[in-house]
Amino acid sequence: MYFQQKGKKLKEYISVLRQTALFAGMDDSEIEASAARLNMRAQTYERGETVCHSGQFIRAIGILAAGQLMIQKDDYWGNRSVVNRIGEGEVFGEAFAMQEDEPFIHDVIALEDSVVLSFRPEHLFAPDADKLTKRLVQNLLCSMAAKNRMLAQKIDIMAHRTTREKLTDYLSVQSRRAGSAHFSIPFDRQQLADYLGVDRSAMCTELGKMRDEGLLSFHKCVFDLYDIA
Amino acid sequence: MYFQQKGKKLKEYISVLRQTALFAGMDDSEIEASAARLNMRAQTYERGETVCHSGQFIRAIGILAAGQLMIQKDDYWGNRSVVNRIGEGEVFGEAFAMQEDEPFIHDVIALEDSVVLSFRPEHLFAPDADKLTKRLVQNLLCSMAAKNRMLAQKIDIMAHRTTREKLTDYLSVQSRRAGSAHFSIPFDRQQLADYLGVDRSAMCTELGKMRDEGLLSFHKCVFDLYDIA
DNA sequence: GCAAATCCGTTGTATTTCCAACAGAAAGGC
DNA sequence: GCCTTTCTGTTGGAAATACAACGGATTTGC
Repeated sequence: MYFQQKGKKLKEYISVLRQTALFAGMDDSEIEASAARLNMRAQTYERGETVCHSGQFIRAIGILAAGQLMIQKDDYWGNRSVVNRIGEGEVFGEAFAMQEDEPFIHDVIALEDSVVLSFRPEHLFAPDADKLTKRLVQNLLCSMAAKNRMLAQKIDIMAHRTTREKLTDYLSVQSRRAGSAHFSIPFDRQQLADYLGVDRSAMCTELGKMRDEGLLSFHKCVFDLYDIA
Repeated sequence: MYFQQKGKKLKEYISVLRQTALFAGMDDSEIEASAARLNMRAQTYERGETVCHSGQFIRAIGILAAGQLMIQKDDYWGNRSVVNRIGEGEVFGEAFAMQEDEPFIHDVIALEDSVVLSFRPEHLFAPDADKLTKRLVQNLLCSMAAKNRMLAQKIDIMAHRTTREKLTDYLSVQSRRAGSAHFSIPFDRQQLADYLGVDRSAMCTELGKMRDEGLLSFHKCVFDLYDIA
């Protein structure tokens, strides 16, 4: 069995899996048993490598065990749209793995050397499902609900018409999520512009104006929002 | 029990539920048993009434048994963003019902007199889950995956910079979904503009140009795309 | 350490969108 | 039937964005 061959490799990532939403509420031995049951495989990617690409038919759900991924899309003319950044422990591809005849519509790129664990969703629906599998399904449901909210949130941000509205909305959400007016974002300027769907230079100009107006300050990816009361 | 009181009412909608993704693969008696187990309730709304609104904490997953709903959001100045239209048999609110401390971020409005069935997700995770419940959970997973793909698709469309790109992308997707170059869309002009995140008048102008260029023709909500080979 | 590449902020111009207003067509209410 | 409301398409001016190009700062690769 593949899992037994790669058993040592998977074991290395149990400490990561322990903190993921998918394996929430499981101890190490339960995680190991789940991984075996799911016939989970590990695959490594070098920085810059494509994990999967637009048009591909995805059959497995991915969990990022190490590294960083970017979910994005380039059109024929090179215009890039950034959908999201995936950090360690996050799940990706599940919406398309669940429906095998729906092609993936984005590219997934490794921003750093990365390790992806993956399994086929059919193992979740085996007729002899035990308590562990039931837990996995419930966790996956919560995980998909969270991603659903994230996508809805992004739609809300992109629905704004002006660059400034998109920026203030995005930064407000990030600040709330961080629980502080001082926080860091996971994008550089070009990526942020591609995430918000605006021109980078115009966005830089708008950020500069907002800084001059005393709304915020920033250095690289670290931002501070100021309350204007 | 509420269900017994409203038993007759729920039974009226079994023919609708039979065709929903949530109850796929179940016969009428199984659907009835599931509805009882989920403690499902029916609620009616008049045309124009608010089903739920932004900021509210949702505790139940909704299924539209009759009528039409619009999921949208208005900002303080009345700018409207249309997220999606919900037709009979579709599920809504599940992403926020799964996480009770996350407030709903949209408004749900009844476009016609509507009937909404709802249940609390905790019934899906009861420890004494039977085969039917397992089926419901699996169906809900597929349903959420489909919604996930829909949201990702909408993000793709909104990521385009120009009105024309958004229109061609949206109409292409609708045409592919309908399996024909002749199809109808579920929005009037204002709703379509709010869905694409553009100005209505500019969108009308762009549609007119595209018609003059021979790319398409339309009458109300019915469109025909022409292959330019 | 140095060279190359990338990232960031700025500017000016061209393009596109937004906004307000209007008129005709269609739909709905009574 | 008629009146009212909504919907659609069009226009012109105001505003915002996209695009191209640049210099300086920072990072990366060797």
